[in-house]
Amino acid sequence: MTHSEKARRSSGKRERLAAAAAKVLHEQGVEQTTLADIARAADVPVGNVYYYFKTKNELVEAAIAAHAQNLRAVIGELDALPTPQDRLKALLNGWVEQRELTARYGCPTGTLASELDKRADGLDQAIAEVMQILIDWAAHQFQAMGRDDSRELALALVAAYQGISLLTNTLRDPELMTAEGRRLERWIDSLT
Amino acid sequence: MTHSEKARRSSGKRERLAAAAAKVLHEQGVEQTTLADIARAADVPVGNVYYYFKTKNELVEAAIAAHAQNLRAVIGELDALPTPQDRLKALLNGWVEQRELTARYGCPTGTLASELDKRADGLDQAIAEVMQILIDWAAHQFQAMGRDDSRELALALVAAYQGISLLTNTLRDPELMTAEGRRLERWIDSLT
DNA sequence: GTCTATATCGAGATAGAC
DNA sequence: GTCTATCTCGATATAGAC
Repeated sequence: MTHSEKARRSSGKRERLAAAAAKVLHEQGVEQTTLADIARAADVPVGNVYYYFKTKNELVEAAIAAHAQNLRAVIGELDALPTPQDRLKALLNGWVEQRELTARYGCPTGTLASELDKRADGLDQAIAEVMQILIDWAAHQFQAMGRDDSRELALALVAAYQGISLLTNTLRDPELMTAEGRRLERWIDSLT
Repeated sequence: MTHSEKARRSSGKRERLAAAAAKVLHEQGVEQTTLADIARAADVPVGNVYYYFKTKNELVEAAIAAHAQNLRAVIGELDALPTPQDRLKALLNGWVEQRELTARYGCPTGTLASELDKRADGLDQAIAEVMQILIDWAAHQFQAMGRDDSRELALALVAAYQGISLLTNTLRDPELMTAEGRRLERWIDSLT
């Protein structure tokens, strides 16, 4: 029996737990978050969590998978836009729109990556793959613009976002994201 | 009796603990690090730690202060260089030289900032001030170059560094730092 | 499949001998 | 000032009733 089959039979509690984990882990961080926190957010009794996830690590893994799926959905929408410049700028817009959340809790992927890197488990690899999805997509856009340094540009773009997310969060100023968004937009225009 | 007086009388154990804390917290993260870890690294018995620091938070605070002092020392050396361009490029060079450490553990200031932000204590403010030291210094250099958007440029520079540090760490590839360092150097040249 | 009660364990913190 | 032994508490995880 697969996970999704189990989930159908149990009124989606597994999905609720994974979604709640993604949200609460972003807000509180992995170490600060107890299973009780996640269970409460998902409206599931604490002890019951272990029926769906054998360990806390498995729950974190499910949260990472939820992030990955979310990222793929965002990217899928961007791909409907006509030019690579449009697509990259729409990505920037999305980041700027999230600025209040970022000022409070940082970038969901970035803060997770930073935390998981300090742990012995294999979860750092999983979050690295999520980050790579974004980098690869951005590189693809720069390539479509005819740049032969597309990978370096993609890394610079994602780094700029991760960095300004950290500063926005650390200094609690959402407008840092707005200003950097504008700057990156001009940068993209200058590349053509 | 002040702390430094106490320290003199106790063969510098307080300083040893603060320095060990700075190192171990960078390597393992705040939550993953036990007082026993820090005590061992400083070669001090565990129970004795509480004579010097009443709580774990106070030790973390001391570690942040050590980082701040270290940063000020680095900046002090850079200030000896003749032009703002030289000073900024020397800062970049220092970052690139640290790339192996960054690939393993991330930027000391950035990873601490990311972690402390998820905590209820007031330590997020302390690390924000350390970050601000660097931003202010960089803004000063851009201003000396005659730029009236010096603060925005400084934020972009520090963000680029924080971001590429995160990617270098997450993807475990020190050469990402090398490439971005070269790119930022060209960027600085283009601003004059 | 669902949930309660509880075992276990490790960390921060303290008491008090020296 | 220094260090050992120990208290306390909270979190993960499990046993087992329903």
